[in-house]
Amino acid sequence: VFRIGEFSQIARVSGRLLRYYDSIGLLRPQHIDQQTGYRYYSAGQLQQLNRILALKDLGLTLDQIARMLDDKIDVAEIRGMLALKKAELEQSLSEEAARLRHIESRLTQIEERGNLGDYDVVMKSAPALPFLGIRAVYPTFGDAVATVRAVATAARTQLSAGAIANLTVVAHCDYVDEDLDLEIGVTLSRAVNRKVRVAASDSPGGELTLSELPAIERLATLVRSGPPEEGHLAFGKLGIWMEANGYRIDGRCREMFLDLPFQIPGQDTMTLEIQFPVAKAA
Amino acid sequence: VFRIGEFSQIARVSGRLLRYYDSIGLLRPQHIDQQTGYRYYSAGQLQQLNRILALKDLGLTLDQIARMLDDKIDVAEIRGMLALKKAELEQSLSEEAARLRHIESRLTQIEERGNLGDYDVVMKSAPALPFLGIRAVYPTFGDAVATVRAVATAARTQLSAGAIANLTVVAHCDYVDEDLDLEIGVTLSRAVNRKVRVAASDSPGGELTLSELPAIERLATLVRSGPPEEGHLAFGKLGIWMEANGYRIDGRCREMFLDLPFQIPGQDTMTLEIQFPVAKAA
DNA sequence: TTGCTCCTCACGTCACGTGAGGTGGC
DNA sequence: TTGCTCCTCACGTCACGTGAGGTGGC
Repeated sequence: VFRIGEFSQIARVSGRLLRYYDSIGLLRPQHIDQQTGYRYYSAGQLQQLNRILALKDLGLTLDQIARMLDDKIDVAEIRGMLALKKAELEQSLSEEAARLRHIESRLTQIEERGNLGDYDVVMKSAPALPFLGIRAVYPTFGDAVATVRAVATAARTQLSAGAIANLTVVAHCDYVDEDLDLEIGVTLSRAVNRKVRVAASDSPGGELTLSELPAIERLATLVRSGPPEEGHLAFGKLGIWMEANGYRIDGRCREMFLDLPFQIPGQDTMTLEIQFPVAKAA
Repeated sequence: VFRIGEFSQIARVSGRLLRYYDSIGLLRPQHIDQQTGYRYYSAGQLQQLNRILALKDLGLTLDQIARMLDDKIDVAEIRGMLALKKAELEQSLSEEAARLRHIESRLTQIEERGNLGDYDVVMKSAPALPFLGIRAVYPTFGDAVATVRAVATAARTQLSAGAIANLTVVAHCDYVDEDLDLEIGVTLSRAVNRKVRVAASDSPGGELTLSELPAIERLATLVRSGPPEEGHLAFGKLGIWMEANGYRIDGRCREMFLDLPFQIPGQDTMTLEIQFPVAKAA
């Protein structure tokens, strides 16, 4: 029979750990002196402790271990807990591997460019949102920008400020230079019944119609600010990131303007979030 | 410019997180209303937040992130921090993989035997200890047991109780049935100068000599209790464990008796810890 | 006035490590 | 008597989540 100091030396654990396990009822000493409060452990308890340590080493919590050491537990439940833990481990292993790839791509980026870069790609999910927009094919990039400007103006003048969430452009085509098939409109914080008309001299005008922007689970996003024509830089960055981190594009790109653009005449700098639905590459 | 609620929706993070980052100075809102305490964030701050989230995703702590976002940091230090984190990740990846192997071997064990088993193997390290012992070749297993008994008696009668730590047997041969080359003695909690003599009729007697049991970094250990002749069961268990978990034997085995054995005549049950120095298998 | 959003505490988490301050045993 | 070992609080950890209780703005 050992005092806590000897026992902790034999077992190579701290006395604090033994007192803690006592306090939570995980490993009670064989005997406690009522006078002094001294804890006494038997040689056989080293086996109990070793079982605890072995299970802890598998990554189980002390609660789970206590459950597994309970006399009334049956084997099927033990097997179930281990199988669950195994699944968690496999999950976390693949996440760690992804993290490692991310960090490696950051490191090569630093080697090549000498800094952390201008933009950061972040994975998010997006909920479904009511969307008031208009879809059309725009001959040139400039035509599309003109309509963005017109929609921004229409939304600002014809909708109450509280109703608008964000000006958003949804691509229905790949990234091309002409004949762009786009949906341009605003997401709403709440549904509205007002009809909103867009007037524009040199681009398709008409009426915005209400639909829904679908929810998306896995979105690679990136925020950029600058003039409209610098968009391709950010797209390039996103492409590099996806390749380095094992994703592929899996849906239509969206651009969400965080500032309502073109509010100050002559200044066309804007901040927007580019969103790409992605899936794991094969 | 956004209130915390809108900003948190755009960024897909909780308001609490934003308040927390404000409180630790990691991401201060662009403006705080002195009257109401309301926090206001700019569109550009989404980029700062995204950088933070991207770095957090790499597994860096918020302290490290704050350091990396500091203006006064140079690129070499950033690279150093990432390289360090990369090394940590690789380390933890291999540990998780080991955990996964462990848990798989547990699961197959449950399939085969229907329970968690009798013994648990635990990895430890051992410090160097003063050792008072005698080395000899014993024709049979029984001869060795007789000397263990004699050494136990000699230690109990000729040494003060406080000086003895554990009765220990060190193997200098593989696990064989005859001509066992063993060192039998006691580890000491403090050095002693007394000469200790072993008297035994049917086994090598003589004088115990003082030496040092070397420290060992990686020890696979297992505690068993039972009669001496059941040792091979535990050895078999250890062998299976090592194979399943990717270790090989890397040194001489030791057995440490936790109870001084043979104290009660006729009862030869004992609790001992088997210790195998191991290394990762190739 | 009624919701809605925002605010500031403050506790809880998980498995102990690390003192602080005090007492029994040789 | 002097060390040594043991004891019981109690705070700190890390990055927030989750109420509690109260206030500004439309």
